[in-house]
Amino acid sequence: MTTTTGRPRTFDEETVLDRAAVVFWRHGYEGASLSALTSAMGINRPSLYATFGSKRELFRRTFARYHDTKLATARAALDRPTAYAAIEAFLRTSADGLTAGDQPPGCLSVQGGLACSPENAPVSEILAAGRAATESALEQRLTRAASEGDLPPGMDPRSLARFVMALSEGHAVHAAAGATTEDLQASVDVALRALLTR
Amino acid sequence: MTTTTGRPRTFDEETVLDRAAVVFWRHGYEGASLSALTSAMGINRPSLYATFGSKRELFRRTFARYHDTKLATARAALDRPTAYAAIEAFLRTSADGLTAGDQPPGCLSVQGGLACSPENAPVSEILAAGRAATESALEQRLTRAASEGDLPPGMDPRSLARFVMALSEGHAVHAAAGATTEDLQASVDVALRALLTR
DNA sequence: CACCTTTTGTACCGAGCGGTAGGATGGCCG
DNA sequence: CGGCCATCCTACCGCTCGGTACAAAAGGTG
Repeated sequence: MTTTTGRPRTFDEETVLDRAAVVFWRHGYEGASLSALTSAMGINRPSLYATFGSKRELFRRTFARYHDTKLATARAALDRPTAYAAIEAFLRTSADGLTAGDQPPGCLSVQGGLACSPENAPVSEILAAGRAATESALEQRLTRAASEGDLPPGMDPRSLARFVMALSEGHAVHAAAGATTEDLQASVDVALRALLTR
Repeated sequence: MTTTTGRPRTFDEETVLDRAAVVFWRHGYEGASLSALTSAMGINRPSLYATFGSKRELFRRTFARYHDTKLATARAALDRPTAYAAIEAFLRTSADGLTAGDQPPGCLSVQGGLACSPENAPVSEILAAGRAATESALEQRLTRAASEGDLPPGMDPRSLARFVMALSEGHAVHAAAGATTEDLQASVDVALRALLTR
């Protein structure tokens, strides 16, 4: 894929994807115009199309990278030894990420486009699939915990995973509207009580 | 405001607002084109502009009506005698409303437009203000509960209100992606454990 | 240094957007 | 029944959208 002849590129693909992420993140898929994207990415339109093919494909690539990098720390939280520790780490690192000062507030998976015009429905589906993958990872971890006797009796791993994921998505909505880290962590405190019930 | 002379209107304002709500709800503010709106509302463009002034103002009116009618049952849940009953009713009726078959899945307050292009930022603010009002009503109810000794010791009413609201918003995100009532109610089951902790 | 290949920049395309002008329409009132 | 006047409808406005044609530019290769 990397050619040796011809005029060399003046930009790095992953760098411009990260810059595109900021625009999609802040304005959503439909709210992110090509002018805003190319301006933020520092490349011009034909370069964008030669490299990524279309706005939709650019978004797919952008979101894939976001999912693999920015969301990795939240997924890493699942490696904690107990279910409680895993959930706490998941919710706390998520809350921090949603309000990190060096990036837009909220989460690209949620802000990217919950609702789209009919012709952009695939965009919503891409995002929903990403969220579902995270929830599925949570569920797997909690199913293991259940088999290890590491969950309160009567607690369904699937429902618990959905609960944790839903709360995190709700925090994303709050963060987009200006909630602070402390606001979200206080909500996490309340949530964690659910796991202490015997 | 209601004139007696001239050709009478062939539509009812509230009826067409309800029809507009469906379009905004399903496609978001920016994804809802005027063609889709007028077609669903059963009126034509100049009638829309003569009545509502602009797309933005139409949305404001639509959302106000949605907030006053559809969200009223959730707010009514707060009248229950205990904090636990109020929260349970709030979350359960919300979950039902998010997945009611006779309307689009999810919640207009969330799907309407979390992220917009810069010139439509006011739309996001309208929605955020609506959600904040609901959270504030929750907080007031829970503050009363705290003063009545009706909350577990050490439970902060404000944090609890934020937790409940965030969970409900997360359920809206899930519903938009196709979650069923049962899916959401199972998540509510988990959440309610948080309130039983002593 | 001339060639080949790929990228870059400018300038443009048709389509759809939100919004509007102006004449045809049709119930009320004198 | 004739004039009034707000509403309805067709057709259109300027603008921005996502996407592209084409030629100038810039490295590697003989």
